[in-house]
Parts: sequence; C-alpha cells; structure tokens
Amino acid sequence: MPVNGVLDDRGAQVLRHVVEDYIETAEPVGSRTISKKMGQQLSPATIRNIMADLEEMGYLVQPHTSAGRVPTSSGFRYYVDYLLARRRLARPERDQLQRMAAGEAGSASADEVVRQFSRLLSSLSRQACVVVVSRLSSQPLRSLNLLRAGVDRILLVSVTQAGWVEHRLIEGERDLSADDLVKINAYLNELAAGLSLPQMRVKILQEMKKEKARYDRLMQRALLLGARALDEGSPAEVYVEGRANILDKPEFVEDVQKLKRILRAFEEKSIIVRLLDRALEEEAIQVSIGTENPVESLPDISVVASGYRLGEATMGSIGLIGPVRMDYSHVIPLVEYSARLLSSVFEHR
DNA sequence: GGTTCGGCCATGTAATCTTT
DNA sequence: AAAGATTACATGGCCGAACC
Repeated sequence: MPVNGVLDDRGAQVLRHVVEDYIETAEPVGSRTISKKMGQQLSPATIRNIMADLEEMGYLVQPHTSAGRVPTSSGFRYYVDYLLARRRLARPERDQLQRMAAGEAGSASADEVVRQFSRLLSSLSRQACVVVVSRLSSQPLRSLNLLRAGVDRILLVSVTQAGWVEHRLIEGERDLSADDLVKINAYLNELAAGLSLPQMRVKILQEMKKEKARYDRLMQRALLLGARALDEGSPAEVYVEGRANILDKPEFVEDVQKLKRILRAFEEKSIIVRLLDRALEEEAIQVSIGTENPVESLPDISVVASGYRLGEATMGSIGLIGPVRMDYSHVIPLVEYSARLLSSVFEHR
C-alpha cells in the first residue's frame, strides 16, 4: 500500500465500501461486512490489513478497539474527489424541481421563489436546506419608494430588478409632507435607474455637491434622506428549511450537545452565511466536509452549496447542511441542478 | 440505583497456505 | 522464494442481564 495518500485499487474499493456502508447505517463498519460486500473476493482478515493501512493514512478511525471503522473527513474527501460515481439526478426529482421552477417563474415575490426551492430541496434530500441571498445591494434597482410610516418615521421600500424587496425605516423625519415625498420619490427614481444601492449612494453624494450650489432645499433634503437610508449595507437574507431533518440523523440524536450547537447555528444568520460563503465566490459547486467547513465549532456537519446568479452577478447561494455522513452522490447533483434552475428562473423574470 | 459478568463482535497477529 | 491471502486464536470493549 503506497503511503503518499494515493490508494491502489484495492484500498480504494475498500474505502468506497466503508464510506457507502457508513452513509447507509451510521454504524462503524467491520471487516466481515466489507468482505461480504465485495463478494468474498477477500477474506475479512485481508480486509482488516487494508483497513489498518487506511487508518494509518488517516482515512479511517476506530471509535474504540474492537469496533468497526468510521471514515474521517479526509476519508470522505477522498471518496468525493476520486471514488464517487457521478450519478445523474433521477428523472422524478428533476421533473419535480422543473415543475416547481416553472410554477414559480411568474411569482411576483423573489423570496417566495427561493423559499419554495429551499422547501423542495430539503424534502428531496432529507437534509436541512439553506438559501442565502446576499449582495442584495449589488443588484440593479427597479424602483425606490419613500412612504410615511408614522409621525416621525419614513419607510424606504426598494425593489430590485430580479424582484427582491427590501424595507428600511428612517427615524426622526417629521416635517416632510406627503406631497414632498412624492416629489422626492420621483427625483430619486430618476437617479436610481439601473443602479445598485451602493452605486446609487455614490451618485447621491455627487449630486449633493452640485445641489449645494443650486440651493434647492427639497432636493437637498431628498439626497440627505437617500444617503441616510443607504448608509449601512444591506444584510444578507437567510432562509432555512427542513431543520427537523437533522433530528432524524442518529449521530446527532445520540449526542445532544452536537444537536444543540447545530440548531443554534441555524438561528444565527452570520454563521449560516459563513458556511455558504465560499459558494458565493466560486462558480462550481462547493463541498465542505466536516472539519473543512469554515465554522470550527461545527466539525460534524458538511455543506454542499452552489452559487446562483443573475447574469454576471452572483445573487446568493443555495446549499444543504447535514451530517458528514451525507449521500454525496445524491446530494451533489441535486444542489447543482437546483442552483442552475434557480439562476434560470431569475434570468427569465 | 449502581456494579459485575458473560456473550458478542471486531480486532491484531502468528502460523499456514497460495500465487506468481 | 517472496509476497500476498487465509486461518485460527487471543484480546479488548460494548451491552444487556443478573445481581447486590
């Protein structure tokens, strides 16, 4: 058996069987099981030797002496990189996703679209599905609207061209009449045409200099308002569906501490964003296995995620979160396909 | 309720057999 | 003959049952 981390054919076959059996049963896998799976070509004792080598190379571990073996993160990594049979997505699943996409294509609200995707994906995969919509602010705007929302507060509603709606509340504005707001709206929308929020902010700051010279009180006011509203960057939206699927996983049910940490992470936007962050950068699907994922406190979960886009711009990422023991051959094509569909839904709005 | 015991399973290894 | 595979056996840890 070579020691540089590359496996010969037998080692690879054994590792593959161990990983697949473990994915199925969540139990440590013994040498006899593998021997049977391989049609008794090799005796359990021989398998044991091979498994001992695999353990030495860091692909397997033994929870305790005289237990079967469990794949490590790098064991899964090797499996995903070299041994995984790239399965095509099963017909019925593709149809289901496609039907849903077609149904949602006309939907008015973009976040309803991602929510539906998330729901379906979590039920097809039996994992928790997470969608992150980030960079809302990088999308070009369709419209901008200021509404009076109380004596001293104004609501800013912005709608992007893809159909995302965002609200912001501006406090402490009491002396603008409804009539003023209508004028300001018209003015800002004229400025906004086709720009994203940050671009618009820059534009507003430029305009402010000019307006100072012209001394138009209302326009000045409009710009100040716009600048205030756009001051802080927009936070990412996060949707989590299928949290309960985590409760079906024996490895988490047995360890309440792990379960708690994971469920808590689902409540924490920033953690989710961090988990799916890499998928935003890269075009290709990202698989983070166990300790590879960027959140150190969650070494027992894997993330399979892919970005989706609107034209050139990345809009967000969609991904599945589950135990390291995920059926990657199923989940990877699922996520890939969903991300592509999601992109095309937004493309055609 | 906590502890001990025996069955069970999987292991590692030495001795032995098979293949090349 | 050497390398590889198998057999046979002792060992270690888990788990449920019996016991205190």
